[in-house]
Amino acid sequence: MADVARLAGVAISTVSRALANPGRVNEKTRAKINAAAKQLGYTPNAMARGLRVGKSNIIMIVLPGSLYYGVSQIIPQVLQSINKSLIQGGYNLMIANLDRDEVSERHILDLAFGGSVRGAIILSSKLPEVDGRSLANSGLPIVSMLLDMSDAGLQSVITNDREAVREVTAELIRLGHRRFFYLAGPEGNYHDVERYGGVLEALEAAGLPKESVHRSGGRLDYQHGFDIGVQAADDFAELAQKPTAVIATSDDMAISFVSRIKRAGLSIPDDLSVVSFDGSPVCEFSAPPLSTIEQPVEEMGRTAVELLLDAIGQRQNPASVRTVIRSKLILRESIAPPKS
Amino acid sequence: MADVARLAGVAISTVSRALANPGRVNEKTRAKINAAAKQLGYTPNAMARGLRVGKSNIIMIVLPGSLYYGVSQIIPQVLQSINKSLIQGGYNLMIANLDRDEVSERHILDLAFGGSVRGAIILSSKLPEVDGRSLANSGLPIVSMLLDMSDAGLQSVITNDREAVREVTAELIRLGHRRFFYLAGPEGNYHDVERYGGVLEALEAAGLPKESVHRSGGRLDYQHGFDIGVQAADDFAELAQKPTAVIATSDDMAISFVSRIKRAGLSIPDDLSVVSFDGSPVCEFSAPPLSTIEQPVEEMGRTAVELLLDAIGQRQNPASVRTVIRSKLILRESIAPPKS
DNA sequence: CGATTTTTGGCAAACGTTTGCTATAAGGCG
DNA sequence: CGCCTTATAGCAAACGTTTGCCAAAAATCG
Repeated sequence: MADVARLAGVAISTVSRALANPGRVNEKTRAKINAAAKQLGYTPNAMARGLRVGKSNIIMIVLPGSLYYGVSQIIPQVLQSINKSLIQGGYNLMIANLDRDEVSERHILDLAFGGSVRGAIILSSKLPEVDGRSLANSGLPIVSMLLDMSDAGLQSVITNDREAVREVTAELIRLGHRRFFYLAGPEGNYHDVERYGGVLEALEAAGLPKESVHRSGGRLDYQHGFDIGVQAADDFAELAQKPTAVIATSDDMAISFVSRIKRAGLSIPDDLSVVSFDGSPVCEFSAPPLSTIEQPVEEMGRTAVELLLDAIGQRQNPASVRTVIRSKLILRESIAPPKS
Repeated sequence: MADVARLAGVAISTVSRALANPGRVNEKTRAKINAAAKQLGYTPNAMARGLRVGKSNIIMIVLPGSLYYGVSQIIPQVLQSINKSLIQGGYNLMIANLDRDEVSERHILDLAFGGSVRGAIILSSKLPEVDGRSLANSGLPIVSMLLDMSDAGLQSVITNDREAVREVTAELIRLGHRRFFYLAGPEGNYHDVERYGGVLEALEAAGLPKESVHRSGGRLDYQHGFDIGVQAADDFAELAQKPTAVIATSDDMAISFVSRIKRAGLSIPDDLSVVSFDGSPVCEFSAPPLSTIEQPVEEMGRTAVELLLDAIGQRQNPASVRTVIRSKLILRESIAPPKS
């Protein structure tokens, strides 16, 4: 920096101001300084700046350790969307994986308390907490995405899971379906609770008994989504009275389920209607094309970043601590009225 | 840190040594210091440390801007694998997206030259370079993954793309196929060149003319993989003499191609054999299950990290600058001898 | 031209560590 | 007890910025 100042013929403090605080310095000299910096190949040291101003420009995203359930299909989109928004705001994205062990929790806490990161977006249902340190009281702005953690006081950006499932179930009922097959994710998982709840609500609204839905899966904790579908197909085969409609909580499990079920001789949608969750692009090209509830990841990511940057900028939080972004039902050929 | 020293009844320098340089201090006092630190909820400031020692513990991964071609399916696995290995080594992973614009290049260079990162793993064919600054001469250890950039002097961890495609093509020839349809990714893309090259080599080895393969796609620069398959299906429909085997350069395009081609009344593998690239889990559940060349992402990621950390540790580079990890052909029902 | 505003210079402290140095203390050994 | 080894204390410099302060210089304006 001293070299740049010398070359530009200005004071070192002026260089600093020109680079970090573009308002405080004359346009002309700033140009001169930039030219000098470019000529010398100078880039300000981020850590020194961070140390001095007491804040970094890194945002951490906390991903659930195993990416293989449900959300796995959409993680790259989430990352892409968040990173893009962050960069526009001058921030960088760091990945943190929250596994089920203490090491990874400690690691994340070190990041948070060590001043390395400026804020966090979390996609995990559990806040790291060990040795009395907890992400919650790290002083970092945090926003939760995909999972509603507003109970824990976190801003949350979510979709209307429950409502979307309720509506699609209602639609299936309207088409004449009366017996349902529900493919669950890990039991107790937020999404599972919400989505299954949506099914039950729709049944109740239509005056159908809870027993109208058979729940399958949920035994595999954080397993690969495809496995759930495979097992569910076995499960399905053993049912005496076959359901006529399937509601799956991820595209992955729907795809493997359909594959197996077709092999067993059933035809979709003639024998069985199927709808799933996520909106993976691949659904359009399944056989048959799958109806799916598309998660607006792009918009959710953008919104999460907006909220986080607002919080960092000390601007007051928006009225609601929970931001719901509506998902979109994509209807394709996998749904039809039940065969007589 | 001063507080911790006071509480533990030791000097501040001792605390520093105990925390950062565990060898230099007595076991007993170290325990005392750790206890004090825990009690006070103290975490060392990473930026101050980084500033002082002149190095960060952040590794940057440079992803091609648009994740939607080819590799898109495997990005989450790559990230997961790399991050896991890095954390074990005490490093953190930062994401950098390399778009086709100068802004993103500048951003990456700022990261590199600003001392924010300690090394880089790149998955992009182009090294950021602007204003005379280039990633190549940033002094950072870099390893390339998926793409062979050993020509540019970068350590590269790759699969045997060319060979794998050559072998699968030879296998198709052995089965009796004589006319091929090749689904290309973006023209000039490293993977496209390698894979197409593999096809041509197999043809030549079997004494077949180059014209035995029809090349489709490649017009879409960095488009969504599924689109390529859709367009290729149109392309296929217009061919007078139909090929009997398809070699696709990503699972995505194979899936959409198959979907369209079946809709046109053709049956796989009776009318057309299909093999693709990536090893996406979804291939197992396609109709029919797709043969695919599986990229060993997990192992590649681990290896890339190993090489990078070696380079950081100043240990000498391994003999070869190019590390090839063999891919694995997964044979499924989408391949058969041609009809008659 | 004088008065006023804007811009810059120069200085120095601060951010929270690490680390080399010397000196002191503690312990073990013959 | 003296000698050696090992552990710690205490000090101070350094890492590369930012920033508040005041003075000096330059530009602008009436």
